[in-house]
Amino acid sequence: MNNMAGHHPTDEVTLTGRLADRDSWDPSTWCSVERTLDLIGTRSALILLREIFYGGHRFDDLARRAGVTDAIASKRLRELVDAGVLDRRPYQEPGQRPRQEYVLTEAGRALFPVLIALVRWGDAHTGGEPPIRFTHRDCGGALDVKVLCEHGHEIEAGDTIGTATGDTRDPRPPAKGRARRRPPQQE
Amino acid sequence: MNNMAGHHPTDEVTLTGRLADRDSWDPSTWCSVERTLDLIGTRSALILLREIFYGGHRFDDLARRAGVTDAIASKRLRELVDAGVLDRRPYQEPGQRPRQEYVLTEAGRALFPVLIALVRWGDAHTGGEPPIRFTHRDCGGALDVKVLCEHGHEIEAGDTIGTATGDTRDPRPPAKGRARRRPPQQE
DNA sequence: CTGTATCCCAGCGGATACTG
DNA sequence: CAGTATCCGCTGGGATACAG
Repeated sequence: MNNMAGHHPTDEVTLTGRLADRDSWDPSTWCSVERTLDLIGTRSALILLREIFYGGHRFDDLARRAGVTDAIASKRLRELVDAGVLDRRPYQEPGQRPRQEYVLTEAGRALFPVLIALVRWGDAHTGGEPPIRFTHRDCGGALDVKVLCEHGHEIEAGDTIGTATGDTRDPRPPAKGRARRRPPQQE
Repeated sequence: MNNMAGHHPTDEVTLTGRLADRDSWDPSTWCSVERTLDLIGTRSALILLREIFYGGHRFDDLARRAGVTDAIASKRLRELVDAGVLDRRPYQEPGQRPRQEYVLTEAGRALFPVLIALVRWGDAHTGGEPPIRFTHRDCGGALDVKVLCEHGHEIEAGDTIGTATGDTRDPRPPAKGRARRRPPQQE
């Protein structure tokens, strides 16, 4: 309650607001950010996904347009299929031999806001002209990404509160290079 | 014009719609996605940013909560400062010695939708209970990320068209492991 | 407490070569 | 065309030690 003492009280609300019980959980909470990064966190994965969102579907096409070697493309695409983000389906054009194609699953399509958020930030904050301009097909308006609550209120960083749901332990072994957990001081 | 021949015409509109002149630009277009990933594309960078959005500001606190070693934290934080995403400012609480704190710049705060998009996707698609539930402070509604056009229309993947603005050459040296550009066949 | 420097290992990703 | 396998350099990131 006496948090007006210093410039920066320990549990200050800075942006996303206060996480309830900020100090009661494990420091390296296994947040959804990390879960997501475990699946699509590599550069090549995101770039390949970008190319598939652009309409690519054939192996060679994807690798070439993404600018990655076929070896990397092979590895990443398989991982993305395993992660449930892509589907590999055989198809056959008339007169052609059978081929495989990569298509987004429902989970893959749900990555649309992630990609657009990255694009939009890059457009606004990495200098120079945005290399590609995205517009709404129907009205021509420029795309943007917004954080909203389910009642439609527009949310800025700072208007939100995070609450642990209970299962916040990280199942993976902890790091230790002094970034370790506080020495076991039970309360 | 005769693009109804096969199951997958070359410039088919799959999701983000057709990129105007899909084949007229360099395969590895230097998209804003890549520009962004160059700055904040590492796992540790995103996790540290998450912690700062959660309200962290002191070095030790950030490293511990992010679960990364101090060496990595040092390196990443410096990079993020150089990238203009964070500011390192000296501050002093009364009675304490001077310290440094890390705060988000305007560009850093603009990463809010990126983080939330990652969180939301992880919540919905990585199984198990979301470890943290974010709500709007004012109304308690759950957060979501939406892609909208500037006229407020909600955009699904597939409702959008990307158009190259002209400067789409990648300034970096090309990859070559067969993912190379097509052999120099000038038109 | 706030870092930095070093050693080291695993993984990303490029280059090359080889199958179907 | 659609991959896979191998070698190899670079970097991300943990562990440890040290400095202001």
